[in-house]
Amino acid sequence: MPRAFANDRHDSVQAELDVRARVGDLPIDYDAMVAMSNIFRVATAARNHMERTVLADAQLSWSGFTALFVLWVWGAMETNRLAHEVGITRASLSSLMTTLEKRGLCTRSISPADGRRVTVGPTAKGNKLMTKLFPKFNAHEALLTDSLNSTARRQLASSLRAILRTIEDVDGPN
Amino acid sequence: MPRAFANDRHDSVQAELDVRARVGDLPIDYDAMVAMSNIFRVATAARNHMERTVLADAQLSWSGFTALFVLWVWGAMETNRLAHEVGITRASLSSLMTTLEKRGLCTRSISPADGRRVTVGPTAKGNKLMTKLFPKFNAHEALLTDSLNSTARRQLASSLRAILRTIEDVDGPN
DNA sequence: AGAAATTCGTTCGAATTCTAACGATCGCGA
DNA sequence: TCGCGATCGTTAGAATTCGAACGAATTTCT
Repeated sequence: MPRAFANDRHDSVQAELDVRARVGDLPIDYDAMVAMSNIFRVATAARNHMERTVLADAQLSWSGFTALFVLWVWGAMETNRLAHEVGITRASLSSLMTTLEKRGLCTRSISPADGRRVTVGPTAKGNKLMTKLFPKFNAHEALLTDSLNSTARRQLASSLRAILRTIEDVDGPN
Repeated sequence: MPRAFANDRHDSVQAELDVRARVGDLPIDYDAMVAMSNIFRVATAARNHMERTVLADAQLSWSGFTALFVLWVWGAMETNRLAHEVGITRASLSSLMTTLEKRGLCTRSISPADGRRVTVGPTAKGNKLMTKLFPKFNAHEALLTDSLNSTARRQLASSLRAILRTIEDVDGPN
């Protein structure tokens, strides 16, 4: 067994014991706690890392990068769907779009079929930026997952997808 | 093989193909991409879920809850370490502490040994709030990881810990 | 057909977070 | 001992995000 795994178990068990000492008799699901809190910790640390190493140079916020990436890969779509993909509210996307539009990275256009709907699309400049930026971003993704072999990475992704499906089930189509 | 896993593979492969179509000849690590992007997606969705279902009632921001939880479990500590645990900058923690202090949930005290350092601790009220709030939070953690068995949850946590160690290695003691 | 309810994107004000800069304090070397 | 650089928490200003409320457009119900 690699040393890393031993340390790993030590950290998790220690945290669990510390929480147990605090919680007392209340019923707590410790496996769920450790799994979820590690998701939050990794996501926060990785996002901070990406913002400082890759996104700062391009003057892009995290949401700005995410939105541009989604539009780059899947093309134009309605704001409602884009907001869901990015993980922000419609209100936040509205001001984000204003910012990106000012920089000439994407465009807004009202749907002919439904006057309430707005379709958002990337500009050539936006797509060009992502073509340059995403390989850098991905290089850091590879760096951060360096300690995991290919099987472990796929297993990780699979478990996360299962959680994601549960969340979207629970929260519904909102 | 459960149906969920088939869907899972379909989604991942589809996303990979879509990105491949965009990226062209550039060398991209797709396993790393899928693993990391799923971490970000799950963390964002789960955080939004927690903020709306558990934290909104308690009038606590995500960082406020995290800080209070850390102080609840591990007790008083210096602001520098707490900021690192929460994943925000010292400046952000400073204003967060002002907010929590106003609500009587934690306290600040200057270290006698070093006049620059400030130690932050939870109040009885802060600890009481967490004693009531964390079981609710954990119930939702259990709900969201419901589709994973105990082994999968531990394996997930272990892989995430490995990534976390790499990030802290790469980013250094900053 | 026409009124009522719903849905859409946007605006507004508040809260949170960041970077940069600041004064205060400490540790170290001349 | 006395500066000098380093480090600490805080402050100031800008950017991002959210919930609530709004007008416009569409759908639903009678």
